[in-house]
Amino acid sequence: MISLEQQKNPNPEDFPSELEGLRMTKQRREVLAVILAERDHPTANDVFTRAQERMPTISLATVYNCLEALVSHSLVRQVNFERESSRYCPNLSDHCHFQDEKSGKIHDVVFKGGVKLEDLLELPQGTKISHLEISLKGRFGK
Amino acid sequence: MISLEQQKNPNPEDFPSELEGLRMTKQRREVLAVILAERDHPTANDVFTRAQERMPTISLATVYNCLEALVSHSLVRQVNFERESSRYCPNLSDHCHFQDEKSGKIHDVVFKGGVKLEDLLELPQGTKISHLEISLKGRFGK
DNA sequence: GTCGAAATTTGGAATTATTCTAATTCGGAA
DNA sequence: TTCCGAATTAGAATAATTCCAAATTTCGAC
Ligand SMILES: [Mn+2]
Ligand SMILES: [Mn+2]
Ligand SMILES: [Zn+2]
Ligand SMILES: [Zn+2]
Repeated sequence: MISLEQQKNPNPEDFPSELEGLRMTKQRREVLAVILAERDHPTANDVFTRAQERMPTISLATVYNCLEALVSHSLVRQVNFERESSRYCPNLSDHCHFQDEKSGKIHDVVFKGGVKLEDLLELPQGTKISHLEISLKGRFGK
Repeated sequence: MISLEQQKNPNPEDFPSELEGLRMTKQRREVLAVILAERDHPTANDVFTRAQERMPTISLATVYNCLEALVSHSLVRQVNFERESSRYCPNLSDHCHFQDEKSGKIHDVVFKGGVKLEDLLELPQGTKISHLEISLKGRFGK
């Protein structure tokens, strides 16, 4: 796994020309920079709006294309809550998501040291897990 | 939590006239019976098709209405995998879902005794979880 | 640098699961 | 039986996402 530092204003031009085997085009750089700039799990449309500020000609279809490329090359994670629109997360470390029902905001939740989820589940011998998603909703304690 | 026996051909007319505070109409009985009849996590459209066999006049809108009523009264669980259409599950006990990538079929996965997910997560003190969904994808071991 | 091929981007149309609307029907209480 | 609120219905609307075909960009070979 690679590590892209998260900074307030990542400069898209600082990304190498290829990441995880994915050619970094101008648009992909911009989309990635937008996602790295904040940890707020934006939707595709949020990303589109923010990308337009620096690249007014980018299209929504391209944002979807870029997101799918970045996700499939493990540069960004896709996050789903029930039937809401997908959100995108720059945190590549092992974590899951909590949505505060009051604000709607999504927060990263990390696992306590050393525990593997697979240890908790009665899975048939030899099962290979390729994808795992844990989503929580609730309220922060007062 | 109530316990509705799962049988090959549940008879909708055997359900009481009210369950968990929800008035059981003819259509709600039929939708519930369809879901109880198999443990295969049907989509709304699957439920619609099956319900039509015994009730040819039922509409898809009604199936959606019934599903939402049953889910909100905790008689049925709604199950989501990424952006796929929602599926419905009659198993009200604590479990999560595994989708076999080969067949697309969804299987219930139970938690090993005594472990609480919250024990694994670094959640802020006092957080109240109102909803939790764990979805796995992968292959069964050969 | 030029050329052609392949990849990417783009605007707009298409898709599709789900929700909404407004009219009709139903069902239980009085 | 009548009445009234709830439920059902058909069909239209919605909206996130995907698809399409044309235009543009990038890349490697020369
Ligand atoms: Mn995924
Ligand atoms: Mn739910
Ligand atoms: Zn995250
Ligand atoms: Zn289930």
